[in-house]
Amino acid sequence: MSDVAALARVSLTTVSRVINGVSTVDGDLASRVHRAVEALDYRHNLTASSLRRAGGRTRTVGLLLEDVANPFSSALHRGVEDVARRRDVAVLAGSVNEDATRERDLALGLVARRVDGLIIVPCGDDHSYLFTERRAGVAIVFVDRQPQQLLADVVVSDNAQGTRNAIRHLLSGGHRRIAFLGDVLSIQTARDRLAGYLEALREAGVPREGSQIVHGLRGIDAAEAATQQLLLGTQAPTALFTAQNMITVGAIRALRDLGMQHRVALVGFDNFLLADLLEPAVTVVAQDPGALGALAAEILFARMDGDDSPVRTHVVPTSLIVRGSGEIPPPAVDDAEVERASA
Amino acid sequence: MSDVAALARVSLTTVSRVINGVSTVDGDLASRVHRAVEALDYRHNLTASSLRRAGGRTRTVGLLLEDVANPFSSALHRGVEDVARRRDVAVLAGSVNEDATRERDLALGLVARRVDGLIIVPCGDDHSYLFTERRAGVAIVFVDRQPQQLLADVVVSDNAQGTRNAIRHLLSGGHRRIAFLGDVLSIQTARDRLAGYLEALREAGVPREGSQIVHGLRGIDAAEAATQQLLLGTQAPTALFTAQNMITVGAIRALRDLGMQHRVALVGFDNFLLADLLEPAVTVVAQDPGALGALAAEILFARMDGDDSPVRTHVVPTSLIVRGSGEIPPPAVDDAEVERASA
DNA sequence: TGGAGCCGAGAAAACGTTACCTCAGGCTTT
DNA sequence: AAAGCCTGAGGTAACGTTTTCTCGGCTCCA
Repeated sequence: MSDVAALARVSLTTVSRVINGVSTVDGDLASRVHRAVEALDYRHNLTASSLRRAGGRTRTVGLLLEDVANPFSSALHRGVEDVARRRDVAVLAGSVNEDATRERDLALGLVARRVDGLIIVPCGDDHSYLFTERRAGVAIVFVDRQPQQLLADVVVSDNAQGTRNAIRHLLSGGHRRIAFLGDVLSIQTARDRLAGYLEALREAGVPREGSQIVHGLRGIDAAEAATQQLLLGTQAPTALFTAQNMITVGAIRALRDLGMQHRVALVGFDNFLLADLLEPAVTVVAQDPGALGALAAEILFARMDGDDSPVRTHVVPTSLIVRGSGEIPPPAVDDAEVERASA
Repeated sequence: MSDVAALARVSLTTVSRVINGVSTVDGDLASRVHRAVEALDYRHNLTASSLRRAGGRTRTVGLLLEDVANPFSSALHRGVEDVARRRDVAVLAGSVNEDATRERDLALGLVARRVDGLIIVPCGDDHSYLFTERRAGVAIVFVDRQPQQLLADVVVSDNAQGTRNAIRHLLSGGHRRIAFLGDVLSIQTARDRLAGYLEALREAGVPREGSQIVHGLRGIDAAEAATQQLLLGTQAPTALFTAQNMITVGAIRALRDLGMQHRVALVGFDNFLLADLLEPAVTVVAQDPGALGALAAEILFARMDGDDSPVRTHVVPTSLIVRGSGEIPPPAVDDAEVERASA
């Protein structure tokens, strides 16, 4: 920068002013500075700049995802990026991999790099370690799940409502034996989805049958096995609600293996690529991860700009995408049951 | 930091030494420093650190992808991240969106943040603007495509070989009329894949039939239309090779619409999620985007560590994943043709 | 016409850290 | 036993910016 100043025959201060677009600088001097910048291929050093600059802002935010490579996370990432780019803010992303220690290490690494804000898809059960950071002026927003031991803004999908809508959809299709297949209940979203399921059934006056609820499923294989068992049991369900992506895939496998994919209805939570190419195409409750990320970023920037209103939980609606698998009617015997019930 | 020094009753220098793990510091002093750090919730400031540190290293690298949300890019991202993490290096990622101007803006933004290295999936046709940066000591590695007007390390998939293997696979299944459906030939990888196709046919002595090659396809709809036209034409192909993901999807749609998905063979370039759940499951040439990213990162760090050997193009092999659609035999009439040809 | 006020520009300090230099004290070497 | 060396620690300058303060010169109004 001093080379630029020397070549343009102005002071360092003036160069800084020109680069930062301060308007009070003479047009002639400004153009001399610009020419010098070009001639010397000078590149502004934002790290030095942020060191001195008021508030020490780095124009960088951190983003902690479960895995940058998974579709939900990466769509969320893109949502954050788009909002950040409008403000010339860069995004440092990291994969937490459902490991609370790693979450903490990554978060502290980002803080050491002095990110202005932090967007976190949390996995641990104690986020009080971020208390210090927030007091130090780092804005923090959580996405998809609630933080623990820390009060902060959160952006979540409407898991309960989305599930309720899906179950209502199946109910209105005539189904009465609808199974729920879910993840471990230690995960907040899994609990919310189960709650939505139970509420929709209660609403419709369908008695709760314990055997139709399976939770604690981790991974495709577990889901496949559980689905098989359900379908082969007595009082087999006429419809399945799978509360998570991998579980949906497992259920589809099981239905295929049994040749029942056109006879048992299926609605899954969370959209996935090519769901429309399967036979039958899969009806899903779609989240909008891009919107989650964008909203989280908007809130983060608002906080950074000084918004000090009370922290809030923002709920993003889901939408039911009808594709076929969720519209399979229950077998005739069930229709009879329905008639009997309504008689 | 000076607060820490005061509380621990040591000098700033000693605090710095302790934090950077310099071994020549007395154990007693070190533990005093650690206690003070804990007591004050001190967080090391890496931006200030990198300003002074030899070489000005920021322990940050930049990554320019087509779109952080697309499966290929995000898997590549993860590969880079895993290698970077081992060195405590953070990754700043950005989506270029096939826009050369945006690529340049993002790259310069990363340079302004003084990233130590840059990994770029290029899209523009002139990367000479990076010449200055490289001379300034920024390591640069390109992935998936060659840079233009700039000599640099590149990591690419073996597009030609992968395609050749796929075509050989179809040939050995008895097919002789194999259509090629590809993207615009301005894209290097599209050209390479077409080259592999042509070579495999030449190798097998199959005469080239122009009408079986369609390129310039952008998007699912274009691919679907082109596939329909091919399949309904005279001399319809008995097998399809789709040279890109979206094209594969379009072709599947077309096959479905015509009810020919079990009669016409299909091999696609690039793996995709749930390809195994389709009917028939889709045989593909799988790239390994994670490996591409990891290798690019390894090369980048080697360069940052002073490796000054001549720049190279590194080729990562692909693998053929056999799932069913590529193993559909040609109809009997074609067998007759084959016999006639070999007689 | 003179002084107040304003505007544009420069000098210097400061941001938080590390590198370099210096120095005290104990140990080895001749 | 004295001189030199090594080890561990501290003081200070420097990294590349921005901010604050200062100052010269201009305009404007009485």
